[in-house]
Amino acid sequence: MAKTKSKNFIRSIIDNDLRTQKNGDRVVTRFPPEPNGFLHIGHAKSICLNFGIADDYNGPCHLRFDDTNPANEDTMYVDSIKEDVKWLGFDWQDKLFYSSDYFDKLYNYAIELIKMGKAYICELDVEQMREYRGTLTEAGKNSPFRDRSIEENLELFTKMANGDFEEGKYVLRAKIDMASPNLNMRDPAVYRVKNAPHHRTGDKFKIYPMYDYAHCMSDSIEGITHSLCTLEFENHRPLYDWFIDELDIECHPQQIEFARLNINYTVLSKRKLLELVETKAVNSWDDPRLPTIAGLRRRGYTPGSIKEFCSRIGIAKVDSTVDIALLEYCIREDLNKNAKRAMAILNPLKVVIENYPEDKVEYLKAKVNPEDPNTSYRELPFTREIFIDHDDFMENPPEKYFRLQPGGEVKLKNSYFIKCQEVIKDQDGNIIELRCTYDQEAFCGKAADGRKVKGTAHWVSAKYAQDVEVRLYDRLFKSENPQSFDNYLDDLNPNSLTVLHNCKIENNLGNLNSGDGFQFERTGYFCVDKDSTSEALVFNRTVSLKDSFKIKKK
RNA sequence: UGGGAUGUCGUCAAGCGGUAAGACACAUGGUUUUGGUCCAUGCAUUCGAGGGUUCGAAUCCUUCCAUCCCAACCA
Repeated sequence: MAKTKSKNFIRSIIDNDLRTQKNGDRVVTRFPPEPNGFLHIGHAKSICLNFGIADDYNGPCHLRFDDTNPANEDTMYVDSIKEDVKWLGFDWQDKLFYSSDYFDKLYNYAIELIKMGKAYICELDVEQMREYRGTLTEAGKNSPFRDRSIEENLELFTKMANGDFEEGKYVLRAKIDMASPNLNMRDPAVYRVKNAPHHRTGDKFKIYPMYDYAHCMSDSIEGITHSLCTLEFENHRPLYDWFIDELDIECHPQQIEFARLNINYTVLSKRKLLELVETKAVNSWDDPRLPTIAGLRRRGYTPGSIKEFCSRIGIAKVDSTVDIALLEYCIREDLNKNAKRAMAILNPLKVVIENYPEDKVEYLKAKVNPEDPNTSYRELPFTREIFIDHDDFMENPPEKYFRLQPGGEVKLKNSYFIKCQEVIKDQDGNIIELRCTYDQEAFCGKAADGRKVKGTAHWVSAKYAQDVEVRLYDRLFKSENPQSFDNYLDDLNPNSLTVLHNCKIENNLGNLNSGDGFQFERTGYFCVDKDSTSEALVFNRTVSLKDSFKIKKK
């Protein structure tokens, strides 16, 4: 039985089917990607739905590759999809299937259809087919080949299968109703000739089944009970049902449609994602700016945060666009609780503490994760010369700026209070160094005389800091809905990636592996990028910390 | 001008005839060596609009309006 969490309409349907014993106690779902691109977070929604239902109702969820179009498909995508589903934490166990597993069965069922007089070989070309189909408001007209004899259909279909015909010349069509108001029912194509080699069956087959036929039949063959898909397939449901009914097959899965995921400031369509990769608008399928699972993973998103997001957005039938802020909330929530803290300076400003001895080093204790009651501690070397962030100093600050300023004082995180005595500039007037003094009696937020200092700055020892590269990501598109542009590529944000060199980070983080995530205190969440080498570390910014400091920086 | 679907807060989303959950966002206070976290408070007299049924309607009926999907030998 389902857990007592809020039910969406699909779970209600399943509960009802269980009550009426429509499929006995069976609940079987499936996630059916076509291996023609990388999975994105919209797929994660579907994965969480299908595998989540399977988990809760003790049924299997099949992973089935819908590989009926060899022209676009590739093993590389099969591999990436498997990796991504696994990474998200779902397990298809031994239920790994391919539509191509059923090509022989599907072929035989097609012969059945022909023998029943429910399918015929049509010689109309694409153009003519379109003309005969009619329009949204006018009925189509029957193909001149519609009434071929069963024998002739059989013979032609066999020849198609044998590879006697070139692509496009002959196609097997279901004989339904050219006047149907649902265009999908106007004698849809069932099989077409394709010469491209198939990633699994090679050149064994010359003809390949169309989605509408292959999908419902595959569901049925696998004993799927609930076939969940997105809204745009609503118009296909009558056809889904038609094949199964006409062939009089016992297992008749129920197709249920839900709204696909949209998120503002990005695009979620395989076609567009592929275009971004191919046109080099981004560097790869796992570019951290992309909403692909691989991109999010490299960006530093955790499986838990993505699953939490999918659970929070819900399942419904309304076309909707989720605010990217919710996704960011989910990763912050996860990382705030779980990420180790580190001090890193993105824009270093040197600070010399004049009253601190030249060669002295103190090792100051700092919590690895203050959110963890059992946190361990790390040691930070404190020296006369340190770096703070440029943003933490202003020569002419506005009201309510409580970071460092001339003559002002700040708390140094895990360390002493320092007071700014002098600002040093280069010939062009750029601030290049601060001369400060520290108060030995004011440490870790508390001053001996009880005085309150509002601002806190993070820092690293100039002597012991390690140089790293940091990549800052911003939204990939400038507007909320890039689709509203004639060409969504025109809306690309030219500043979606900023690379910072010479960032300074504490050097006692231990052995780092690609993917390791941290909170850089007061700055954001970052993770080690796979471009890192043992000499040169590269960090990706997953997401910044929330910042309620509203005053405009001059 | 055909068919299918959908309209509840800025964004998601519960609600299924008994008098508008929750989350994100936003705002304001408090705590805090992270302007983070956390805590508290506020945020739909109203459910696309109009009419009707009912003691009572977001929920039922009706008309209208808006939006999305469909004319690949893609999935």
